[in-house]
Amino acid sequence: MVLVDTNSDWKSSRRAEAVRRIQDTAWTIAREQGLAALSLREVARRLGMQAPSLYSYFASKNDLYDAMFARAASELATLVESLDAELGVRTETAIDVRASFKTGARRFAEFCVGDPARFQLLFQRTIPGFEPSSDSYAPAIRALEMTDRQLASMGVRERGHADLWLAILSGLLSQQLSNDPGGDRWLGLLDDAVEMFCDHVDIPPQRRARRRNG
Amino acid sequence: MVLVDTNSDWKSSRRAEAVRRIQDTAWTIAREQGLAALSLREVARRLGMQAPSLYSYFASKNDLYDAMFARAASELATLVESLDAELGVRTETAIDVRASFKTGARRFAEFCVGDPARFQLLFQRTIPGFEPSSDSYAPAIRALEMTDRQLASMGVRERGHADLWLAILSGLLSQQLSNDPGGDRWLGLLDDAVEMFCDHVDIPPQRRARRRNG
DNA sequence: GTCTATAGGGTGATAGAC
DNA sequence: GTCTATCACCCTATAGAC
Repeated sequence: MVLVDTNSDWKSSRRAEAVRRIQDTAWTIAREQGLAALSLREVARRLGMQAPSLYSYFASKNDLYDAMFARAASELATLVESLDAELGVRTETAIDVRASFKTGARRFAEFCVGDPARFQLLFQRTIPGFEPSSDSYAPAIRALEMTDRQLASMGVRERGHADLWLAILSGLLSQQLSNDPGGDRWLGLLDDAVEMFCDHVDIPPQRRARRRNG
Repeated sequence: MVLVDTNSDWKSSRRAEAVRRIQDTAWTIAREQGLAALSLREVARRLGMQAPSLYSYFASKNDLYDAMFARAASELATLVESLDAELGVRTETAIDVRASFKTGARRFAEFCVGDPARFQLLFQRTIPGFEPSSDSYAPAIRALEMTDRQLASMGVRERGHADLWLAILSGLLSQQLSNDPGGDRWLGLLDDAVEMFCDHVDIPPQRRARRRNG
């Protein structure tokens, strides 16, 4: 957790700037060498600092992970928000819900494949001893709730069905990243998965509105 | 990779016994503290040895991971073999294919939930610098091929469909292990997922045989 | 072959000078 | 805030006793 500087503005902004640069460097290393291969000494080295100086900004390595998680979760929330605006499927009269599903799946896939380290930090619990703080987790929860609302507006109202869809999506992406990084063996199944799921939850196939009390 | 002892039988069996005990201890630690938290010193400590002595049995820590992977992959192959025998769905005249799907899914889920560390080692690539050797990977490939054959005998003949099913399954289990360890929020969706998938690939719902050249 | 002893170069973390 | 010095731990490797 980053200590908040209550001093003058330029001072706190200098501090925020330093925090940001540390995080940027940490992400660069994580993407280059793997999330678990991150080391504080390497971060400090690239910034021209000594390792212990980092402890002025982060109380521990796990706190750095926590800040990285917070950023990743915020980026996820931003993605979901932009999808909300883009798809505009707030009402039940949306046209071609399946097309919206496919767009959402594709955007989410790009988000994950575009940064496997971020995917690992957000969706797999693989760093021993690290659990995101509730503060850092909050944007992830917000993103999940927004997604649930989006799914509900698209006709997926049972929690089990929403869970199933997100499991399918994350399963395809996990397989893609683990077994065929850079390829599209599983990415190419996204549209098929949408059709399968929409059939299952009775989302109509065509670009016709679905009446509420039909 | 474990060096093969070509000496007398009891000697090589003593060696094999030591190798086995080291592996057992390593698995215990991995299950207790996480796969990535494994340390050779801790292994040696629990066995009353000095850490360097482990290098008589494993050339490096990654070689120990490799042996652990080999065991996990063999256990997976054993599971798939037992499923093969149990389900007996070798021909196209199998009855109630969906029930076989559900049984297979449940067995696989038990396999994964019963040992999350094994799941992580087998299906998530999260240890920096570790790649299973081709020898250790072989049983995993065998298990995958057997699974493909089983799926084919159950009516799933396109690679994309087999990939999709395994992605669904692994996605549900990954979500279960990451977000609700010990619970059943995603495990409870397995049967529903089977129905969804079987509908999608036109596997008939009832216990009726499907003719080959119908 | 198997062990002990030891060393080199990493790691996260802390104490204290400035 | 930043540094130096230091600690305790880690993996890896080698030398040498038995």
